[in-house]
This record gives sequence, structure tokens and C-alpha cells, in this order.
Amino acid sequence: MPAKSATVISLHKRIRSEIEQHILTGEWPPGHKVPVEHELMATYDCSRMTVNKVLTELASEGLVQRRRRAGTFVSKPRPPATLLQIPDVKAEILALGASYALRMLSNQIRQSDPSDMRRLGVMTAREVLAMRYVHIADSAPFALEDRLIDLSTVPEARAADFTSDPPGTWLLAHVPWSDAEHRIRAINGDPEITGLLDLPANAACLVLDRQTWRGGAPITAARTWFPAESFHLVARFQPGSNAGKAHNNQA
Amino acid sequence: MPAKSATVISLHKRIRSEIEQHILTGEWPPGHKVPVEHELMATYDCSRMTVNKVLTELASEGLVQRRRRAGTFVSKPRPPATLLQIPDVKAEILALGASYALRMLSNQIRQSDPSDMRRLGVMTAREVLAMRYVHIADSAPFALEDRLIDLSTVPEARAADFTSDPPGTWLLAHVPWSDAEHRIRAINGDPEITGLLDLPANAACLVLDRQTWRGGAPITAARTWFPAESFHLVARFQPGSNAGKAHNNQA
DNA sequence: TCTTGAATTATGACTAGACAAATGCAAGCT
DNA sequence: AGCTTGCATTTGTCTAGTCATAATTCAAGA
Repeated sequence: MPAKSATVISLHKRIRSEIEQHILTGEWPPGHKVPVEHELMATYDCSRMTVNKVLTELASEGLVQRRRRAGTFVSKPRPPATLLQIPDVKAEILALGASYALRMLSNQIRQSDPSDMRRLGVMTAREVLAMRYVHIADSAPFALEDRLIDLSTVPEARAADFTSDPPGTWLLAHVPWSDAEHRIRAINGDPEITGLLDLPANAACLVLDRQTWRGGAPITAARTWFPAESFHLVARFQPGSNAGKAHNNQA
Repeated sequence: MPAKSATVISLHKRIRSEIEQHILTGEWPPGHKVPVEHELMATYDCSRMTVNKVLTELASEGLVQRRRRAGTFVSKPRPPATLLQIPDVKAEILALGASYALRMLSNQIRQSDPSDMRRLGVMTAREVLAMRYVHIADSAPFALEDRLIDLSTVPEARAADFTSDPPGTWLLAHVPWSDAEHRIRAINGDPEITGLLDLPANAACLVLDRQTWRGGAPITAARTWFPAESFHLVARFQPGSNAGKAHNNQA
């Protein structure tokens, strides 16, 4: 009988956070097989119900997937919650039945300057991949995107090919994230923006700022301009356990 | 020993959905005490672990709150997920340190016309409360709102006083919801809108369409216009178990 | 009256089993 | 080779308890 005294934190919480760590740090990448319940029983010297509780929780949150006889596997970074699907502009365009193309306007690897550091919310310099490109649907500009990727968090991005999949789609498919933030607002477009989107000067645009983290480390910061009137965001949801806090601000 | 054969659906799922029904239909209003675990054990003729699993799940999703010795209670409709806090414009304005006021432009109870029915997504006529008003922050227009409340779902709204709390705030505090949908877009405001918000003609606005349901029944449909540049929406979230599906559309 | 402290009660955590259901795999058959 | 079938593995669900912990209630004492 395992001693249970002196455990300040409950056992299942400890097991849970250890497994989460394995997944979040990338030590257990998507598709990796999590040890079966009997192994975890042995590892943590506890009963099956305890590890089952943990794995069931993680599965209900989508972090892992479980299949009888097969086992438990780390989920692929999921196309997720609420407003999150939107950043995959390529998938959205294809879903509309249009053809997708990417026009890269600029693309460089550089040391982060103060403005980059502010966008990523970090204090120290690092290498970043900075890009600006236009999403093209059926030969017409669909959205303009300005993106920064933190290469110290996502070194794989250095070798990624963004001609078939745009950076947002590539990141969704390859990098698991633990936190995200969206800022949405409307602007009267300035000539630089409207010009790239083939819009009349002063046309309204929907601007989506998106930032993601993995653990505490920044993954990417992106700003996307969508032409107004031709585009809107939809989100459906249940009250659920969303721990995220939402608020709005005046600039 | 309870028979477990012939149960096509698992026991804890059945218990769970029954309790959810009690809450969602309003039979167990916010603050209502859920039977203690031993009572539920007797009701469903099962072990404590089974009802505990159900109640723990519901608690983790925020539907109920549990306190040792006190018991389990239905949660107050929570100021919830992702972008949901935004609709409480009054709270947002007060949080900014400004004074709040409501200017009611129109307010009537009527049989729903075809346009109302489309907004609420229903096929049959019913009584609705239709309002248009401006949220005022420090004597200046902050947002314009057009709202429809389905009085067959929320008969209490008939007697509600919207001079201190605007309808959105009142609903958040009084009516639990099970589903919501947001549509967000930017528009170049037409003169009617910009006039009411003291904006130059053609100024960009952020438009938020919000609709909520309880069970399958519509609660309310609201459209809010926010001046661009002075306002943005922020949402932070984790990948979590958000069952909601999100997508975007072209109009 | 106010405070302290103990009894009570409900949840929280966990165990050590049980049987059911699904499914991947391999052995055997065609 | 391709197909079927049975078996072993793994998760899914559930039981009937134990001990721990928090918090409310209530009564005794200052």
C-alpha cells in the first residue's frame, strides 16, 4: 500500500502535470504513444483508477486521444477553439471553393529589433523570421499578413517551405501551442494596406492580431488585414470551462 | 448489486445528461443545491465514485460549484469564455473608469415579423422585445446596440428594468445560456449609424452580432456597432476542450 | 455577547479489485 | 496472396469500500 501522507499536492495532479510537461515541451511529440495505464501504475505506484482519471481528463481536453487496444497518443496540434480556426486562411479559402495562392512580399531572418521584441512580448533579443505576404483567392487578394516567428522556440521554421502552405497553416500543423491571444478591431485602412488588397483608399478593414505561446515561450505574432464587407468571423461556443479571460480595451 | 446489462449508454453519461437537463431547463436555477452524493447514489442505485465523477466533471466545466461540507450548487450564469465578456458593455465601460449611461432610442413589445424571425433563427411567430439604444461612456456615445429578446424563452424580461442595467448585462446576470454565436466584421458605417455614434460619415465600425440559446430555444439576438480605432476586442485562451466550431464566411 | 473548539457532514483522493467492449495482431485457412 | 477468426491487450466503466480534509454548526466556556 503506497504511502499517501506528506503529499502536499494530490497524486493525480502531479501525474497530470508531468504528462502535460512531456507533451508541452515537445519531448512527446504529436503521435507519440503515452505509456499504457499499467506502466503508469507502476511508475507512480498507484492504482489504475488514478492514472485513468488523468488520461481521461487529458483526452476530454483534446490533449491526447485514446483507442481501446491501441493505447493513448498525443494529439496532433488541433484546429481548435472558438476563433482559432480563422488563422488558417488557406483552409478557409479552399473551403470556399476558391483556389489558394501565396504572394510573398518580404521574408528575412534577422536579430529581433525593439519593435519585434514588443510584438512578441519579450525583453531579450533573439533570431526571428519576419514575413509579409498576401493570401490570394482565385487570383484576387484575400488578406494581408505580417508575421514574426520566434526561431529560438521554433527552430524548425528555419527550414520550412512556405510556398505550398502559408506560415499560419504550417505552424498549426507542426507546433503545439498552450496559449493564444487574439485582438480584433476595425480600422480605416491606410493607403499602403488598401493598395496591397486592391481596395479603395480609406476602406474599412478587419484587423486580427494573433499571438501564440508554448509554455511561456512565444511562438509567433501575426497581424492579418481582411477587407471589410466581404469577410466576417464566426464563432460558436458553449459556456464551458474556458479558463481564458477576455476583455477589451480602448486604444 | 445493480444490473448493468442492457444499458446501451453508460450510467455516468446518463446521470450527467439528466443533471444538465435540470440545470439547462431552469428547473434547478443558479444557486440551487444539487442533491448530495449519497442521495444521488440512492437515486441512481450506483456507487459514490460514479456520481462523484459526474459532479467533478460538471464542476470542472463550471456548470456547478462544489464546497466541502456545504454541498454542490448550480453556478450563476458565468461571465464566461473567450469573447463573451464583451457583450457586457456596461462592465467594460466601468472598468475603464468612465461613467455609464444608457440612452434608449426605441423599445417595444411586438409579434415577431419575418425579419425578427430570421434574426432569431426561428420559423414560428412569437412575442419579442425589440430595443435600440446607445451605450454612453462619460457623456459620449460608446456603442450602438439593436437587440431582440424572445419573450417566450425569457418571459421575465417583460418586467425587467433596463434603466440601470442594459439588457445585455441583465441577461448575463439572469439567464443561463447553453450556446452562443458571435459574428464579427468591419463595415464602413452608413450615415444612420455614424450619426448616432457621433462619427464622421463612412468611418469604419466593428460590428458584433451575438446570438444566444438555452437548450434549443433562442434567448436573444443583438447587433452592436463599435467605433473603429477607439475599440478592440481581446481574447485569451487555451486550446482546451472547446467543443464549439468556428468558421468564417464571405458575404 | 463573543470566541473557541469539537462534532458532524460533505467533498476529495485513492485503492484493489471486477467485468465489458473494442480492436490490433497473428495464426491458420482458403 | 488474401481472408477469416480467435486471442490478447488496452481502455471503458463500475463497485464498495478507506482515509483525509475542509467547512459548517453548535455548544461550552470566557
